[in-house]
Amino acid sequence: MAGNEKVDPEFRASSSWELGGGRHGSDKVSDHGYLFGIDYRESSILSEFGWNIPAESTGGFVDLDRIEFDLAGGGADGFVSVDSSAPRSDDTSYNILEPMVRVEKVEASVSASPSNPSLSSSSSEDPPEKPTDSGVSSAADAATPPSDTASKSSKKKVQKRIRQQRFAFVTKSEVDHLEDGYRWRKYGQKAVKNSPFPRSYYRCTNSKCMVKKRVERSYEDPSVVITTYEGQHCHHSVGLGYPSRGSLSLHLQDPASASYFTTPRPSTSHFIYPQQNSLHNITQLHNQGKGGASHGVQIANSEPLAGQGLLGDIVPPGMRKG
DNA sequence: CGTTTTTGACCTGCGC
DNA sequence: GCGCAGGTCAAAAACG
Repeated sequence: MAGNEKVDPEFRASSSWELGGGRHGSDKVSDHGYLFGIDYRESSILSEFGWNIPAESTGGFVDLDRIEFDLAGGGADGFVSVDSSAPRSDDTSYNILEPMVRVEKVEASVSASPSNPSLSSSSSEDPPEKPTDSGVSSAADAATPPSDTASKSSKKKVQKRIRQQRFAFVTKSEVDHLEDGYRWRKYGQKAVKNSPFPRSYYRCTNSKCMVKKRVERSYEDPSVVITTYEGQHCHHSVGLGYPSRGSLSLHLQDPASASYFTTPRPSTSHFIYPQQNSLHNITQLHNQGKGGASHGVQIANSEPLAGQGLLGDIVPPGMRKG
């Protein structure tokens, strides 16, 4: 497909995230959040978010060997350890630059489509009953008789897209699609405005699983890959050791010790926080997470971090237990 | 032959 | 309402 057309000088990384290399001033970030880069020195921000960075860890860098993500942000119910010393699959040449903490509010408005009530709560563990390949169209299909062209288009309308919680990783990698323990099927690719790199869309190959993933390369730093997950897996990861092009190594075999392997010494850390009112929302999110978190903001989940690794968000608690 | 990728078309939301 | 850009579908091709 041909590349992009006009180049808008104002970057909008995606419909949902902004890569904030320092520019906050987006008039409007569409739906959900920023992908925001910060310097390690901004520990206040990090600590706001619950990242505990040992003082000795910085020789100008955040030492990811030692970071503990206190995702409870004061409530301290759990953390995700980042362990770069652990072995990682090494079929690749990429380096994971920085772990991401995502934060995402769920747009639970299913509106016109009653097909998936379970989606209104991200803590749902029951997979959508009939997730076919065109998972988004079930009720609509039933309502509209199939008839060649008409059916084709009717399939796609009616229901509103349901946004689930999302989080993203920013990784320094030469491969775009990083292995994360799940199998993904690519279902689309689009040119991104103002970027020479296309964005790829993947869906979990598990037919019951509606998790999606977007992969794109930063136009600002082509060595960086932005991977955005959306939704929660309703199943365990496939066996690791999966053939893959890269390996993100989010290991969940032992959910209780989910860890995220990364390479040491990133120069910056990126994390995501919801748009709206700048940093204040970070704490809001914490509160959300604590308070029942029907929106799946599980960073403050009170259970002992079973699988609360970065994948913990996409694997419902009920599924984490082997 | 089943699965995955490619890719053009189509849909949707949003700004103007 | 129109145009743009992001997101998804689905047929065909490629792959194992």
